[in-house]
Amino acid sequence: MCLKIYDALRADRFPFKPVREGKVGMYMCGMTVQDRPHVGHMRGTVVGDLVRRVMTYFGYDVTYLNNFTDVDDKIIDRANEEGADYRTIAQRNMDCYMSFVDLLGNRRATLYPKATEHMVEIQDLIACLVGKGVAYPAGGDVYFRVDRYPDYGKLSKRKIDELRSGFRIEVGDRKESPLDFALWKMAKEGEPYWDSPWGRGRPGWHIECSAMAMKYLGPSFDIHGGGIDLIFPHHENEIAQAEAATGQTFVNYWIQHGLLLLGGEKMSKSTKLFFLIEDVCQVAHPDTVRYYLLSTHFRSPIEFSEERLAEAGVALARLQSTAAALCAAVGVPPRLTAEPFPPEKIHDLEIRGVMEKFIEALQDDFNSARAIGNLFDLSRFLNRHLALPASGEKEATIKEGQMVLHHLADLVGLNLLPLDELATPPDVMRLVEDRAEARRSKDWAKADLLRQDILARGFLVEDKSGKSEVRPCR
RNA sequence: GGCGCCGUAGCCAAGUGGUAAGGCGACGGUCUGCAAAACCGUUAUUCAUCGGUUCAAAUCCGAUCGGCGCCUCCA
Repeated sequence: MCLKIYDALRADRFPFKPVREGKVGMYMCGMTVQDRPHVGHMRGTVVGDLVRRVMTYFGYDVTYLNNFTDVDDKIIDRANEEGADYRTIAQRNMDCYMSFVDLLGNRRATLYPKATEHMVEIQDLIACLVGKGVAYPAGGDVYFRVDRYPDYGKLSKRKIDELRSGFRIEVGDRKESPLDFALWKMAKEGEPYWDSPWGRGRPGWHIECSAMAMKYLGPSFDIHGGGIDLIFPHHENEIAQAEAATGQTFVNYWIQHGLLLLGGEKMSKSTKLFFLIEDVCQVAHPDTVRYYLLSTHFRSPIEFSEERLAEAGVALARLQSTAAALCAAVGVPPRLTAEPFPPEKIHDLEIRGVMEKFIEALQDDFNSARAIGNLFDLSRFLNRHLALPASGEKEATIKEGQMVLHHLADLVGLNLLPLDELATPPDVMRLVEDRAEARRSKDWAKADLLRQDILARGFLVEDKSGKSEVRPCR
């Protein structure tokens, strides 16, 4: 079986064929940094990371870009509200975003290009479009002439004529046609600006993505992602800008991810219906948030709720608990190597079966939900083995299973080893010791009271054969 | 109105032609001083509804009902 990806433009699944043998160029539309990231933004991040990890696993040399739009009307508005420089706002939010990229277990992208650092490329692209007559300056602005690009609407499945009927001509608009969109916007008094052949101004919203993607990935590259709400107009306009300039196919696979919903409605900044990722991470461990985001196929919408999040936490804990038991039995697993190993090398057929199914799921349009389901089968299999009487064979199977479990979890960026486990505080340790003493003297009432105390401090005592174990409860 | 997506168990969620993964919850059992964790078992004769195609449909086609997204703020 080969890697198949659903391409929104062709509206079907196709075997993946890279533009350049052995290499993958991918671009994920990041956020406009007028505010701190919410869960929806992080879904894009996690999806991008998933795709990148899977492509890397299959041996591709991946160049992965996740951009920041760091100058736009909303950022400027925000800066004015706060009486701060727009750069201060942008930087603050970018820093915040990056801290959650790390916290949620994402590998860093190859590059996080910013619009403000690519004014040359942006202006070159605009100049090219103006030169071809596909764009025109108008009173300090520059617009894309949609009528001159016949393929307009091919991604969002819209017809230019139908679009036109739905548009109103705004008063004072400098556009020739209401469908035309801005490539360059003239700076108003007090706004940040860059000098350009068309006067002082800043880029329109869509142009920076076309310019930056093409700068680093070439005129034609493999994968472009973003929220499904970006299909129109953002991605549609990106295609128009890029293809009108180069005459080449801009992107081969368009992968838009589903949105987070809140009470059945889109989580969005404009409606004030959203949860900041920093708030979510207050009520759920970042590992849980990642698990939650990966446990639904990336193209489906996800209803966000604390209940769902809590369920995800319990499910993940099941996997972590197996990982911990494995550690206790055969020690910490060997460090993961970058070199993937083929399932054929796995001796135990059941473990091998899990691995094959897991990988198959990821090959099938990055189906992390289906892949993760297999982890529970492996978990049950290993828990069962753990209870078996000691033998060389048992140990070998367990070690193999442990390696596979961590290997597969890592493939989707899930860490099952609580390496940063909180040290149990001294006061809790004292209670645990008191309780052990009470249990030795069979004072069960006292032991149960102490367990309550310990629980009240956020720790769970479990009596295993011989000794009691403490762990923080999540 | 146009375009696109979706409707699977109490809840969440895979499955896009070969006879319903997985998780949460619930119930029963094993283990335990009791718990917890773990393990074993039960929990959808059926996939919004109605028709059609097919040897075979949750999967394909049509209609209906319901939900969501986009139609220049959007991840």
